[in-house]
Amino acid sequence: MELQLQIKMNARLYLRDPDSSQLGRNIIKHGIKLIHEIGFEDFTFKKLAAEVGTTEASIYRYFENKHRLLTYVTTWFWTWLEYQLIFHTNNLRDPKEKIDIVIMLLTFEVQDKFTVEHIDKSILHGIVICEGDKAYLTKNVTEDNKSMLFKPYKDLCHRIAEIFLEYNPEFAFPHSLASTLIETAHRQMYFKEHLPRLTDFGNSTEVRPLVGFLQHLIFKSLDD
Amino acid sequence: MELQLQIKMNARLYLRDPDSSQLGRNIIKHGIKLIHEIGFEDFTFKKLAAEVGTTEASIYRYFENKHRLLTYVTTWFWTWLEYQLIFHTNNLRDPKEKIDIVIMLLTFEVQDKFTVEHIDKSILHGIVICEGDKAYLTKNVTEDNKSMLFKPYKDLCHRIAEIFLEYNPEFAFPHSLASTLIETAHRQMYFKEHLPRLTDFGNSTEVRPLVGFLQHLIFKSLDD
DNA sequence: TTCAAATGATAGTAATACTATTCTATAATA
DNA sequence: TATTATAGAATAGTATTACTATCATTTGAA
Repeated sequence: MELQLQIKMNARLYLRDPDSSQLGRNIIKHGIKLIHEIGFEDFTFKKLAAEVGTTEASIYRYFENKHRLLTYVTTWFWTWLEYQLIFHTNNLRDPKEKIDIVIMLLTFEVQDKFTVEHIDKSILHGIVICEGDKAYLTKNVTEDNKSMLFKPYKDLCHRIAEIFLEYNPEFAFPHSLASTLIETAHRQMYFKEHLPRLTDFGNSTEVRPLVGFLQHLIFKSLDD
Repeated sequence: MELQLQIKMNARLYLRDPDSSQLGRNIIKHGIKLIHEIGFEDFTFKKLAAEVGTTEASIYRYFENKHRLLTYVTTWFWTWLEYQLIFHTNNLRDPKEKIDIVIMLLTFEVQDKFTVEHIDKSILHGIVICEGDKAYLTKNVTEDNKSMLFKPYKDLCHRIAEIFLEYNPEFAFPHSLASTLIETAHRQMYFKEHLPRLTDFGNSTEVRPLVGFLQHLIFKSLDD
């Protein structure tokens, strides 16, 4: 089973809705691809225009600048991840099982139930790991936050926090543990790939040890 | 008591050793100040030259580019933190106490024992929190890592990992837990300040709740 | 004193990060 | 069908960034 999915994004993320035209969808599609290939620092709208087969000026009609495009795609990812979480925990009672689902989702070990033709989610996941933090690690955080640009991230975090509270209603740090889980999952994957001495996962391609570490971290913390 | 401190840095971090001249030390001093004020994205060598009262070209004689300068100052910070850790745990037997010291150091709750006249460590700490990850979140990680630019970070991580093993010799993820602790301490401080809904610390200026969270996280994880 | 190295002063280039204008195709509407 | 609004293409242009190069001047070590 596959569900067609269209995610409605905060209008402040763009000047013109990229989901409303073929060009817009191409900008997203090739944008994700190009950021992944050359990294966010070397990524420019001029290079993207060449990939898409359009002009720089046309891309600027969709996004104010490349940072907004990055925020758009990472935010899209968080929204999609929350959908996945809702879907996969829908019929579950046991909060332990739900937490396991969260960890599997964050380590990308779950079969995707939603299809979006122009977005390659596994490449997007790579971007979130390598570049995602740059969306909020800027001098514009406060302003962007006021424009609700990070709401999907916070919503996801809050949903995970609520699952933690289901598991242990006395737990004092549900949101911090949730944001720590999300960040740690991604950072440890990055370290495993690029700075493996900062982990204990060797250089196998297995994600199993990471899953083990995250489960240990979360359940030990919650089991008061 | 205060100890004069001079940290010898990896020569690949610079073109000319900034510690060897007044101009070099000024570049570091005002560089830290300026990155903190305007953020790494808006920071340029031209602006820095104006602050220092020198020319762009002179700064380029010390550092290849602004990213190298960022790596220099963050790496300096990791080295300094490891010195602090060695100093403050020197006479301790109990690994639990050592871990508490690690957490206090990461949350900047420890009196500094080393003096470096041209480096404001509390501003530098701010940079490490906001911009530090950008030093390794680039397409050059692998190459920079081969040049040993991240060795001080890894050394610190390894030292913390060894303390964890003292505390619990059976523990399976000492390095991952150490890197998670370092990253989490900084990220939660950032969230507390800019995206407080991702934490449970309210908006007080207290670091106490963060210390509590980190202690909980680490000791629960280590107490098998 | 001399001589090498560090710095200053100045200039210049290619790329980046945009903005503006004009034209054309096309899709909606009257 | 004619009208008109809009998206996008084509082109040009500007200020800033991220450098590199050259040459003159200062200064500190031998």
